[in-house]
Amino acid sequence: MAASDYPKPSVTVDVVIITLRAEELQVLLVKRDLAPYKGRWAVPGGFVHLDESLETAARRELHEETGVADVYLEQLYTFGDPGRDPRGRVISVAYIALVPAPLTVEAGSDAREARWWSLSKLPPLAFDHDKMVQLALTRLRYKIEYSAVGFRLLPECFTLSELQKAYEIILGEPLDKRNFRRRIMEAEVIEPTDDIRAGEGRPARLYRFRRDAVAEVKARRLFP
Amino acid sequence: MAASDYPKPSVTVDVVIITLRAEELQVLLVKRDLAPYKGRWAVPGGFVHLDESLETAARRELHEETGVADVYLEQLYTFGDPGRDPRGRVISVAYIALVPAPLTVEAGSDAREARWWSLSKLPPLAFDHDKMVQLALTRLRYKIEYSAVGFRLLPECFTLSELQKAYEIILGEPLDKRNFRRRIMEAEVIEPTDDIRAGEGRPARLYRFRRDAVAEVKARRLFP
DNA sequence: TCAAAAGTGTTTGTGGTACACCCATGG
DNA sequence: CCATGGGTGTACCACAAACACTTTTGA
Repeated sequence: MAASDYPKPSVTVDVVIITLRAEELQVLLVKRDLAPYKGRWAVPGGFVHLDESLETAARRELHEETGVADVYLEQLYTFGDPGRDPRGRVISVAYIALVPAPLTVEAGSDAREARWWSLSKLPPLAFDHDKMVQLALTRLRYKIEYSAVGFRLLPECFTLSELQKAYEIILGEPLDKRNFRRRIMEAEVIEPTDDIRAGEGRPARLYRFRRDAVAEVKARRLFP
Repeated sequence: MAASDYPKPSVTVDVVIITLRAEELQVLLVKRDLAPYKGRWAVPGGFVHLDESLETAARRELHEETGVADVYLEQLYTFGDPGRDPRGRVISVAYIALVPAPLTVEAGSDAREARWWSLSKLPPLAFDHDKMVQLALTRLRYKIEYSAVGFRLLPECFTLSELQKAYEIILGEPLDKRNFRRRIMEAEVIEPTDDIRAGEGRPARLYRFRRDAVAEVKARRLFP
């Protein structure tokens, strides 16, 4: 019953890379230039090297596609149904990555075509990647409510209005300005910077996320 | 870049089987009778067959160890650091299973020794299984607060006192009897049966979990 | 001086928490 | 009739939600 007695599946990592662009949530997809599903859009990913951890593999893929390094990355789910890949048994460990808003991707190291897609208007996807993207979205919506991952979709500095707007987009509902500001200040997860952003109308103070913030809240209990 | 160009890791599933026994949370461990870590206790698991899904493999392991079939099973996390198994690269997809309270295990199909261990008094574990068990416990505590998975640790019929006791054990804190009863009835997740359990003192009505119950509550928002 | 966005408190309602006594049965 | 666990209602407090006007700048 040693490991080598069994035929082995292949193992890949796929990274659902999500950002906030053009007032909506978008996901980065690549066009496959090889069979199977040649020409279809897919979540970027690749085989795990034998000497790297799963997270390292995910960061490598992420870096190859976007050039960014220090971003939020979390394991999402492992997909392993037989038959999900026509090449044979392939088990895929999916990750979710959140990258800051104004990221111009273009020019991954591959020649593959890559572009952002609105999460509400996705093309047909290769493999079981539609399930993967849906799960990532569910998890993000869920997690954003009780933790501070939302900040990982914003640039380092932002105004309170931009922050509120981001939350409205992610949650899909409008929020009250005064309640939002009060609560976010009470939560002590952001701190003011010395900078001001001018634009149309009155200039706004810029804030940044406090890295030391304890940004999790206990869930409301179903029955205490 | 075909799948076969890469050397492949082995893939296993491990199942953290949790139950409620002797007024505490316990986990089922097996004593390894082969190297590596021969003689150490470990989370039950095994290699994934090429023609079965990950969940099927997990249910197979679960059934081999406990004989039970229809229990709560959920994917927990995939552990894949190189070096976590001295035999070579082994990636393990961990599942968490909740089995109903009065389960007498004994006599798995293997000859391996298996027994329940209190989660607060674990022996040294093989591989990275200590991390695995800790993660399972964290997830259970967390999940129990906003969903109804707690019922999966109870037999089909139970009294309200038994249910409250179970919640107190899982959450690790005492609960108020009247508040608990009011809230659980309002949640409409259980229904009374026609049966009564007699014992010492006044007999208690038996309840059962409503399978149709929508038993998730929205998390309290960090900032709305 | 006007347009545009930033910023700022109070009131009201709901839900969470704390708390003590009577009831039904078996021995 | 007594011991044991089962079952029930109310009062207070804290936090969430609703709501409108003043301020600062650039054009």
